[in-house]
Amino acid sequence: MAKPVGRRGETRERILATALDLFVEHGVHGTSLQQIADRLGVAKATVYHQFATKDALIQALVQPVADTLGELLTRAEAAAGREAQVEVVIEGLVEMVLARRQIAAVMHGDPAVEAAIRATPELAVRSAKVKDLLLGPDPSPSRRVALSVFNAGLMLSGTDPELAELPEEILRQELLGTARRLLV
Amino acid sequence: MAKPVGRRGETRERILATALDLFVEHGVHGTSLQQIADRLGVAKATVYHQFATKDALIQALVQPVADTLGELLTRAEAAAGREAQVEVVIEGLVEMVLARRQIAAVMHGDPAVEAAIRATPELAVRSAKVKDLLLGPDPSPSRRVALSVFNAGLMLSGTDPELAELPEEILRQELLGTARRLLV
DNA sequence: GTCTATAAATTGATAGAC
DNA sequence: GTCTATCAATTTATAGAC
Repeated sequence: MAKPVGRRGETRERILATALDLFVEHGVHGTSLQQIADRLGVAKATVYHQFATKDALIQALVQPVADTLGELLTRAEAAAGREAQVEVVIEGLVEMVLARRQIAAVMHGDPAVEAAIRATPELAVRSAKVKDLLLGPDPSPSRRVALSVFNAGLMLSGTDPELAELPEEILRQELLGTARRLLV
Repeated sequence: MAKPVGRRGETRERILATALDLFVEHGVHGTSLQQIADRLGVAKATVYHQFATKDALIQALVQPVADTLGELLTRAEAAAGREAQVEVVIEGLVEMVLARRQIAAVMHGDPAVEAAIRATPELAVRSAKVKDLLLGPDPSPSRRVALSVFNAGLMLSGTDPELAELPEEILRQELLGTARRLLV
């Protein structure tokens, strides 16, 4: 414990943040590790020192979402009655998108990230559980479509330039309102 | 007019269809012209014989959407009153997504296609007009958010595996219903 | 931990034979 | 109109000096 920990993982975090910016702009396949290194002002080998492969970098990006979904499901399962559970999930998802707008966007839109998710059973399973919980037992076509539209819309709304100027609190309330109009 | 026209542009159409399949699966940047040629069983140079560049191929894919939006706007502008105009646009968009599910999906989710759209003023302008028409004059934050969610959700719903088994007519009615719940 | 240099494969794109 | 062969550039990834 002799070393100062103030900078522990600082480079790692900067790489993740820069990579995420570029992934949102150009997609994962459209972003090379060279571009990430260039924007950060380091050598490509420095990026590889922190992440063994490009896939490992993507995995590191989606990990927090897996954690968040895990906590969310724990809270939902503790809630009494399906109505309360749905409410917990909706609020948790909106909160997650607000806190991690860019990750949410690439997670839903980028085929490379979707492949990484399929390769992360933890995340894939939790996503499926969240969807099933919102879908409910024996869902009607109406609810299936509403959930599909809401899910995609929610995940991408956080990075929609049209909404960039809205204060976070307004966006939160309106996303919750939209969710309830569609899912409650 | 001596030549039979039965096969006119047949190869071209097959290339476009195969490319679109792959773009949906792996994204545009994640799909090489070699992969397209391989799946089609032709040489890469054959693809280049039909499309000078990868960009030209993308342009050819989004062109029908630009046409559809053009017709849509003409019909909307002919409608009397804003309410009727909104109705025309909603119905037209739903119809477009149903008819061109894959194109709609890559158009909204893929950064490479979005770049191509920005480079096609015709399409960019029409998309903006459609959005503005749905947004209406002096839109509230509530409507901004609802439109953002609906727009992303609609464009991606056509390729959502969760909805793959729904008959087209059911999907049409439910998408229209979702649109009206959010935008009317 | 960061760098330079490099390897091996793949990319978009072109030339030219048939 | 389709092919083989090839190009220059770029990709992911590694080796090894400092």
